[in-house]
Amino acid sequence: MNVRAPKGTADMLPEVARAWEYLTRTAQELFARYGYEPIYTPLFEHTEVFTRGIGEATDIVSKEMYTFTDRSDRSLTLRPEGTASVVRSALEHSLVPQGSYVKLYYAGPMFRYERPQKGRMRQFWQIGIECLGAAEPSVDAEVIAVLIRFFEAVGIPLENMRLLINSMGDETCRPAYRETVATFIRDHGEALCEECNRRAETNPLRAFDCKNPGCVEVMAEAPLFRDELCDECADHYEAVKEYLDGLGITYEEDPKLVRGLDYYTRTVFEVQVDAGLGSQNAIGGGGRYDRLMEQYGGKPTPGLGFALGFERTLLALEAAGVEIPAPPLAEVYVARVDESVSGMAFGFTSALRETGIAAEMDHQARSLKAQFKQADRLGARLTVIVGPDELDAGEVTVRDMGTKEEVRVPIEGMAGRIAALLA
RNA sequence: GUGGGUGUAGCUCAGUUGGUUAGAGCGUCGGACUGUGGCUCCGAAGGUCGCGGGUUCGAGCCCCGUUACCCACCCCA
Repeated sequence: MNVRAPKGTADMLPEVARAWEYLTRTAQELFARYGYEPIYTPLFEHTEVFTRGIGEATDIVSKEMYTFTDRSDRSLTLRPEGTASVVRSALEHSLVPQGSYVKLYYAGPMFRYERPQKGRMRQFWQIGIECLGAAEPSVDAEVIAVLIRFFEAVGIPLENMRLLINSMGDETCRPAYRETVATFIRDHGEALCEECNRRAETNPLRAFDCKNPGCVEVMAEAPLFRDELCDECADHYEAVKEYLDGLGITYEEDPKLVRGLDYYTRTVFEVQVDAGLGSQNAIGGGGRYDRLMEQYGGKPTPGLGFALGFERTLLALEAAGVEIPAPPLAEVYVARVDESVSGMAFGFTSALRETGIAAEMDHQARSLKAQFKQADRLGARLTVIVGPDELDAGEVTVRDMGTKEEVRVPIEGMAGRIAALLA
């Protein structure tokens, strides 16, 4: 059998798994302070949830979905992102209170069928938040703040990050702007790549994303949405910026920031870093999606959120030289002198653990020397030596691995004494 | 889907113009006088040299195919 994990997937070995849990803990703590509650949705959904929400013409839907039919011929798809599922769930269970809003966060694996490379996997982890029901620009600023604060909290230096923001307009002003850009593309067709020419018909705004040097040059001359937003969208955008200024969060306006999902309206944003991600640069991003709930048949319900990538965040942390704290595997190691005391050693280890102390012992009857090496490797601060001599006196020897000092401790109340020594 | 690079012990890599028993460092295990660690020293285990063909007296080294991984394009977390 093939013992390799499937292409584009990776085992998270203990070192990485620890980092994973660290990111998760940090997020949970931070998100809770902003009033977000956890939600877990299925890893797969009816395919329609994504085709309708994310958009047929997007790369994600047109060529990256893991779609399959189950035994009853239902078309299901492994989720390529988190927002669509959360919004579907919020609609299904009426999570958005009338006249109010709900704040949710999620974490877990996402799936996209792509050629893997640095910072891009077929199964990758995201953690994200969604705020459903609130249309006010202060919420936009708050969501952006949570994203920035998270990266700060895990240890990415502020100066390594770049926050880009833009407005994608709404149903009032976007159609006209779309047409303006489509026309612009057709007018400059011969100077643009094949893909961009196709975009004039499918999704003109994405032409701003093209990295082809010729296209970049031409698109630099294209009319900017910033200048054609309707009054409401322009006001909203201005307000978001004011709130961000108030929070002291620095951002760069990028009129060409066009995110790859169709559901975005008004505010969109992305956090980028320059080092560690290979040719990728975004570690998190999101935006507002005021029409998404309606696309699923719900009442008009504004919403917005962000998603950030675990793998990419770790790459960025690595590039910044941040070490993720690793607790010792054992605070106390129980060494036994010979097999005659195995039973006692086993009992002591268990008693320590029940007292709340991380304790480890040797199960393989190895030499005392080997046991000390093990104690050292595990990072134990104390080693309890269990030998016939000690037991005869109703005691054990406790060695401080740092100072090498040894004291005899009565077996009676040993766990408590050791806990005191560790304190 | 397209292009480039790389596949030698658990990990990181050497392997000279093809030549006989394939090496190192790290890690693991054991030992350096009797119940004791981090340094040092000694030793051991561990390899279908990605796989399949071919050339050759002889291939880890050359050729062809194949596969896996990596990186890049596209796009995104």
